[in-house]
Amino acid sequence: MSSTDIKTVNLEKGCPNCEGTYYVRDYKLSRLICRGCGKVLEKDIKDMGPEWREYSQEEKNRRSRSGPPITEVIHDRGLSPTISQKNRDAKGNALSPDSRYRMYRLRKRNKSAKITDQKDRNLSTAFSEINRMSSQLGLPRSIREIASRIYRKAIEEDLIRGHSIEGISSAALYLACRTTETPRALKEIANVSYAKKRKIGRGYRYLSRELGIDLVPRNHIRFVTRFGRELRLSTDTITKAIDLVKRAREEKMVSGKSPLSIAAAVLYIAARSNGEARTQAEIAGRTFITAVTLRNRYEELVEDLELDLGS
DNA sequence: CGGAGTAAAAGGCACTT
DNA sequence: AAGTGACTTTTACTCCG
Repeated sequence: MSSTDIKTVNLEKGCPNCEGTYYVRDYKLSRLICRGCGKVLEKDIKDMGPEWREYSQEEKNRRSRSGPPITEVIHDRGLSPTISQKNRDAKGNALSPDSRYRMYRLRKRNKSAKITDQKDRNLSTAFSEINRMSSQLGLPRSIREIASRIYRKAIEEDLIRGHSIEGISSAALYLACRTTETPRALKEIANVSYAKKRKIGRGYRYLSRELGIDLVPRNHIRFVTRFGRELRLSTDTITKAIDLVKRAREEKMVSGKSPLSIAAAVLYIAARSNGEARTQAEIAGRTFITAVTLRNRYEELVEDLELDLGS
């Protein structure tokens, strides 16, 4: 599936199902899909206005032949040419010792031109870290690019001084998840980062403050759908869990509580009352919280929403 | 083992000095 | 920038069926 078939877009109005605002346009199937809950929101998106058009085959070819895509992920945006390490000419023949030496000089010069100063070195380290962590977490390219953009901006604003590259790149990655409403726990990032969770936590707040990046409150429902799927719960159970979240929100029971623990609690209740019970340890592990917190949250919900678990 | 509960420590947040 | 206080979460442990 090529990148022109799938595009992540941010629309003004939220998804009626989960309230998310980020959607995926799948041009191959001509559908608009909510990224939060997977609901198909529009069937025939070819009618969706001028921001999208179908490229002719010719245009597609031209675009794909014009070199590597310009991305944020490579520190020089992929524009500087590289010189092959192999001592071969274009036909694959070995080079004479004379031209070998010339190639050596050329490589050396190209290299030093590529990474000119500390700033670029810093950027390429950070970007490779962002890439590494994203791969381990299975985060899409779009998020890596947003994270890289945030990091680049942080360097330009001179915010890195006194902070570790590790901490800030992890923080940028977490921020990218937050701004795209991708449900990830800070702990997950910390698990694949060389930086400590606490540093990442401080780092992302620091960046959002200094760069003026708005932190919208996390949507519990996104976590419910994600964890629900990972726990292999039926769609019916997940829907029940989402209803519980909505009720809890109406009763003002969620503010100040981690969306992770709310998600864990409603999933536990819904699963149990639907005969798909999961153990507290299983849910707690999946949702990156402890069983104690899960108990506290779910008991509170059962009490305040007057639920009956029937056992 | 799964669930319930507890005390103490740690962490995050709003607010002040 | 450090301090305070109310609050949530974690840690570590015990007890029960």
